[in-house]
Amino acid sequence: MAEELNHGTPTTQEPAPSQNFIHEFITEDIAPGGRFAGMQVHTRFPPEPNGYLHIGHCKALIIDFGSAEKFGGICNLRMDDTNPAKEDTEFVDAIQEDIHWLGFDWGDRFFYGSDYFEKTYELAVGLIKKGLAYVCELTPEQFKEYRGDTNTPARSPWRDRPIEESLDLFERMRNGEFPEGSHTLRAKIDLASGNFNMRDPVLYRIRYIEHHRQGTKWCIFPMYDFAHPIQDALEGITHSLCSLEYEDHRPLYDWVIEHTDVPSKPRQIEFARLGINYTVMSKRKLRKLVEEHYVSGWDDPRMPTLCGLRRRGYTPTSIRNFCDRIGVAKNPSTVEYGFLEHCLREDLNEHAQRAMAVLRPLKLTITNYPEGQTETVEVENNPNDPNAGSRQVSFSRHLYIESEDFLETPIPKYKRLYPDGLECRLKGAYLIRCTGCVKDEAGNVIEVLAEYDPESRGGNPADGRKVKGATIHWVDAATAVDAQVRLYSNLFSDADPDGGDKDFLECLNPNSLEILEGCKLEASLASATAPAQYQFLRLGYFCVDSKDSTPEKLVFNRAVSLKDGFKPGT
RNA sequence: AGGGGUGUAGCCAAGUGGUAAGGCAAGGGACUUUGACUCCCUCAGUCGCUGGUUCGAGUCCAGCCAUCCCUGCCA
Repeated sequence: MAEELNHGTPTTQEPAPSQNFIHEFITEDIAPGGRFAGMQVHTRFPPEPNGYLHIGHCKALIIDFGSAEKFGGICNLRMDDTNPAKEDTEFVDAIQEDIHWLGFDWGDRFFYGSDYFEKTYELAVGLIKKGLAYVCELTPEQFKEYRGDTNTPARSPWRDRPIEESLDLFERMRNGEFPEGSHTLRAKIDLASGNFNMRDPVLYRIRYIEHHRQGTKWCIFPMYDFAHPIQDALEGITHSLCSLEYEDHRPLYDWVIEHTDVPSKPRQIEFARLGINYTVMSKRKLRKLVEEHYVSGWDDPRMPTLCGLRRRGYTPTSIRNFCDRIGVAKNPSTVEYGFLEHCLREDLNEHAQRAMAVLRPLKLTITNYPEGQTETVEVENNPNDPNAGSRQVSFSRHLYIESEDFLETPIPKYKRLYPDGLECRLKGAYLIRCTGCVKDEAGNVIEVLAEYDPESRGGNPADGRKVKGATIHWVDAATAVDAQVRLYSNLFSDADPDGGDKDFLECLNPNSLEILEGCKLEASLASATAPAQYQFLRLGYFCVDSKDSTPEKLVFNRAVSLKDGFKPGT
């Protein structure tokens, strides 16, 4: 009924959903007359279980799951485990956990590429029977020699061996009659192709290594190029989305689909993988950082892994927003790390409870506040969220303030405490004016002295005068809780540690981790446990460290600082 | 060198022959009990370059330049 009344006007104000080039391809494919006309869109996310997922995988996740969802389709999760030398069950659970943490769900469609080994073998046999594959006895060294170059076609003396012979040899390969490296099964395609992937690529190799799921059942394993299209086809995948470096493999992907007896013809589409500056994304390099102890583990908060980002304090929402906004294209791009930080601040600003903490404590004594007296003041939990409520914070004569909030001689535009300077506000408490400081023998300031205006409880002067100084955070020394706080900066000091012929290890930032002991937190934080997240007023967003924090020894990580608009000027 | 891609602002990125969206960053201002947030303003006389087609070109054509990927029995 309501629709009738709305006749002629749009029923929704939503902007046209973003269409990336992949969505455009899919739209054409499922339209009447298209390659997959009338079919449900079906994608897959195929990680190799040989390491932890990183934020680049999140981009792929969003493309794979997101594209399916956009068109009312489904997405499978498939462990791409065709190389027993590299894979381990250890990673399978972690990968699933990370995907779920991000909020994606594959329903009951969880598969292993290795589950298709038998079928893949049959299809290989079928290829031999058609005269499209042969057993080659070139050793790896010879294989390299015979590969040719751009001007010289490759060669293989075994290329024209009889079908029956290849059939027999391939079966004996499977039966374990030959040593590693002695035989391979190769596709018979084009030894002169400019695309080397088509120069009779290896389909199967011999490996006497226990497979994490198949045990010792197999000693021959299909190569990615053979296994992947078959796995896609067997699962009924319509769109096999992958990164740009597989573009050269697409002719082979299509060749396998075309010449093996598989039930469907999936379409491979490639997109640019995610690059972020000041970090590396390759699994090989991340692994090296872990194994050689440049970081504390895969979940070191400086790592771009999902477990690292999670421990650092990144939220699923912030990571997904980031991946949504960077777009999908074929232009190899490197996104600025600051954009990721922006997405985190945006999410946490909305949701993180505020608290007061002092990272580098400096004693502040309110000289006209009675010794021994104490009171509580009310501070809001989140000024951006009226429903977040407020809390009581204790106040007394002895406080801690941030040491950078005091300067004996102020610099230009400095609005904080300095002797006989501007009147400042202690957040939620009173207005104070600095009267001086106390130094040790070495001349270091060890205590700041100030007088407060008893008529300004809550932070507002009774006479309505304008407060010229800043509002600063503080912690009551009488009730403060100690904590260790870890501050992070870029893991690499070079914006492009991956670029050129650089040794990425040489680009490591020696100061990427700063550990602060004896930080003073407001008392309400004493019982904080992971995964609690807070905005420490004026300092940034922090979370309780999920591994090292205990009630006896609190440990916080700074996920990201607040933007700092203070420019000292001249 | 051969094969495959990609060039729109500092970083991403729309744009599909009709006169350069948006976000981040940056700069300026307003507001502010976080130098945060929020809000407002500014930020590509031109789309890698050179020609051509066209009334009209970032979009089409040609040539050139730059840059990335491939030449594992890895994925």
